Amino acid sequence: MNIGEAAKKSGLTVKTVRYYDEINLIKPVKNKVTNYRQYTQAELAKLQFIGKARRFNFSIKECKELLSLYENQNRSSKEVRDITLTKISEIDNKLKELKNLREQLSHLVNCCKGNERPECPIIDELSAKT
Amino acid sequence: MNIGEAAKKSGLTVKTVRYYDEINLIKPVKNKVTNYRQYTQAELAKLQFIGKARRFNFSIKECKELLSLYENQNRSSKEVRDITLTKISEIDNKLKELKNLREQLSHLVNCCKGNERPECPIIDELSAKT
DNA sequence: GATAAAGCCTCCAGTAAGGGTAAAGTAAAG
DNA sequence: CTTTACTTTACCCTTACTGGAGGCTTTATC
Repeated sequence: MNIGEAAKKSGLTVKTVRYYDEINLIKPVKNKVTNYRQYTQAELAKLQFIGKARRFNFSIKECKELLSLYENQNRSSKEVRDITLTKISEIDNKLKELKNLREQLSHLVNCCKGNERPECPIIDELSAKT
Repeated sequence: MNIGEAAKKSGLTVKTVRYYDEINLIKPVKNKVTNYRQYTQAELAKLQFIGKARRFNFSIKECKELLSLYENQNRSSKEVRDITLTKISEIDNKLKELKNLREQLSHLVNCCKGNERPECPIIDELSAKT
């Protein structure tokens, strides 16, 4: 299939798929006459795989690792598990900080409601030593 | 305080703090003699605030909006409230997304026991059609 | 068969949000 | 007084794309 169809079916943009070719992540053969990229079903599967991994915040480099594991059935899956566990703990940290920020903004809403006064206690609080 | 201390206390790098000056996000005064950046407690507080927001993918542009909440003394309460409430709902969406991501990864890692099996459910799931 | 629109190509530029390193000025400690 | 730590500007490098220009190819319409 052409790049447009491959992009559509993998949920990526044409630009992105072309970029993955450029960086040697997924290189399709090219029609000698038209110079169009021709994607096989296997390549589409990999694009989908990468797409999903990217949405999971795996970097391109990590995607390459995952992809090589995906392609080589003889390798242990422990590496994949380790990468994933690391990602999960990163996510936990992000969750904590996100909740923290939400609280700060909530507080801001509460202290700023109602009147026209420019004073907002949150400034003093943020300025204070935490 | 100097940039090093401000960076340390805000959990940012010196480079990043300098970059925030460069893009007019947080501009400290500079010592006329040494040309060193001098950060106040209030500026440190803003750096910490931005650090938090940046860590879960609020863009610099969004950070500017957040900062303006408590920087602009002439804002009306209602305006502040509306912007803040919007941000909070965005945060809630991000929380949901992150929790969802965590669950997916967690589920996958639980299926993959970390043994030496070549078959890896994480990879199978990643490559599955969505 | 002409034409127009859509899809594809390459090349060049640019984005966010910094990171790396150099060369040089400044400050604090021994 | 020298060494070490910190700071400055300046410049290029990075990741993972995104957009545009200009030019073929394919398909749909008249």
